Amino acid sequence: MTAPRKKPITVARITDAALEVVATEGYDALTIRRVAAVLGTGPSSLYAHIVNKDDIDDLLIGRLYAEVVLPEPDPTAWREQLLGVYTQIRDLYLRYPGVSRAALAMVPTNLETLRVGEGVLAILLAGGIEPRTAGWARDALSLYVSAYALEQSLVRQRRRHPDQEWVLSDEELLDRFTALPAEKFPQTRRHAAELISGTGHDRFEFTLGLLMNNLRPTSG
Amino acid sequence: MTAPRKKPITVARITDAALEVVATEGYDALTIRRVAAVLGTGPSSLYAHIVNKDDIDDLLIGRLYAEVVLPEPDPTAWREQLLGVYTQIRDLYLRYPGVSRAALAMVPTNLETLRVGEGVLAILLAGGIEPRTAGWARDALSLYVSAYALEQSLVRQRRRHPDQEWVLSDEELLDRFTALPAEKFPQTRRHAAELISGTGHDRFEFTLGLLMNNLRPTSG
DNA sequence: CTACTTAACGAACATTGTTCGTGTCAAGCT
DNA sequence: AGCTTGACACGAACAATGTTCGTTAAGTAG
Repeated sequence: MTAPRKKPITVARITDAALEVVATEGYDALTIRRVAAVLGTGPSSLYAHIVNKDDIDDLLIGRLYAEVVLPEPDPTAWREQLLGVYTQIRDLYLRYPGVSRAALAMVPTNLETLRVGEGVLAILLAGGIEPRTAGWARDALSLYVSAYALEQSLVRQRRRHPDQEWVLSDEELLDRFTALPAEKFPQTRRHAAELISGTGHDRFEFTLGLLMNNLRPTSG
Repeated sequence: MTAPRKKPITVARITDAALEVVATEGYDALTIRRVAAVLGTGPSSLYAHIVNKDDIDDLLIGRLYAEVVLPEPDPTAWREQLLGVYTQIRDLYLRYPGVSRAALAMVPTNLETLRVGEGVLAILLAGGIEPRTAGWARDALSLYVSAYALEQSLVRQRRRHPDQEWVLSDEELLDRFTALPAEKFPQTRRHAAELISGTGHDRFEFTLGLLMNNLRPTSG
């Protein structure tokens, strides 16, 4: 039997382990010790390959964004293409609950995020959007997607902890809204049903539409 | 001299102390011990008044949102009114760097946030927006403002730590963009100047405009 | 003045990121 | 082959965090 020689620790294996931890236990459970345990070693062993815990954030985001496939810009379908790209990013975030927090804190210096950013920019420019508008819109879209995914992750994480008394199912939330004092919260009470509506990612697509439908190609 | 009798610890004083810490040292420096030190006591003394550290988040956000003044809804100026309200929230967030993180994690159960939410909803409905659209748009706007403030706080916090090698002033960022390989990042290189443009809150108002200009009163 | 309830506290515990000195194994040199 | 060397891995330890527990101080009703 070829001796079960320990595989050397590499940056790639650290990234794998970290992703596994985040996928199964969420971003909050991502600790140096937890990652080291997955690799079958102690916490200090990682510091030969990473400089910080923040470094792991960089690795995670890099890996995630590396999976985003960018379409060839089509001037006639730029809105659909953008929706597709950001839906990919959203689903990546949701597959690893809470990572979007790392993305929010990230300086846009990571090479893979730059790659995706370039792709998005190319789509917008191909659609005839003015450069400055394209850049600002891109940042707004990215920011919203990260925040949306973060909020969704938090909500789903709460659902998983049933010991908390505030699971707040939709019915409970509706009850709470309609139980508000009528003189201070008339609108919230009256439209409680509409306020909690929007299962799935309806809200996501609604907001992306809001952001994109105002972008108009420069005449010419 | 009336003896320097220690004032009793109350929830209000804890909130004051926490706000002071966040205002002067940022949200990351908000620890139980730090708050207790401001109150001149030990960490355990707080647990008679709060249940968690998360409780402090609730208190902070409640205090902040209590300061938001809501206008009487004016059907002819609903966009300006919304911009005003969210600018207030943005500036509150920025005055206490990083608190928006607490807002992002908050369940919308806090009474003061509900009050502001009702106010925003009233403005939208007065503007003739359909209830479901109004609710979704409100959530999108709130989410974006929190994320924007969080990002801004992070950027400004980095500027304050000059020991880090990546202060990344605008010029450095531009240099870094134009130094990218031309074949992989043509658009980023070409429009680097536009991408880093937008001093102040131009981007903030741009995005709020993007979100609001697509909201149209229902005919009738 | 005494007894009782409530609030405040100091010490301690578990868990986090991070560092330091030591071991250990494999390749390279003579 | 035997020795050296150097990078990598590791265990123990440290400071800081949130939280709990038993004890003490204070203030009030009788």
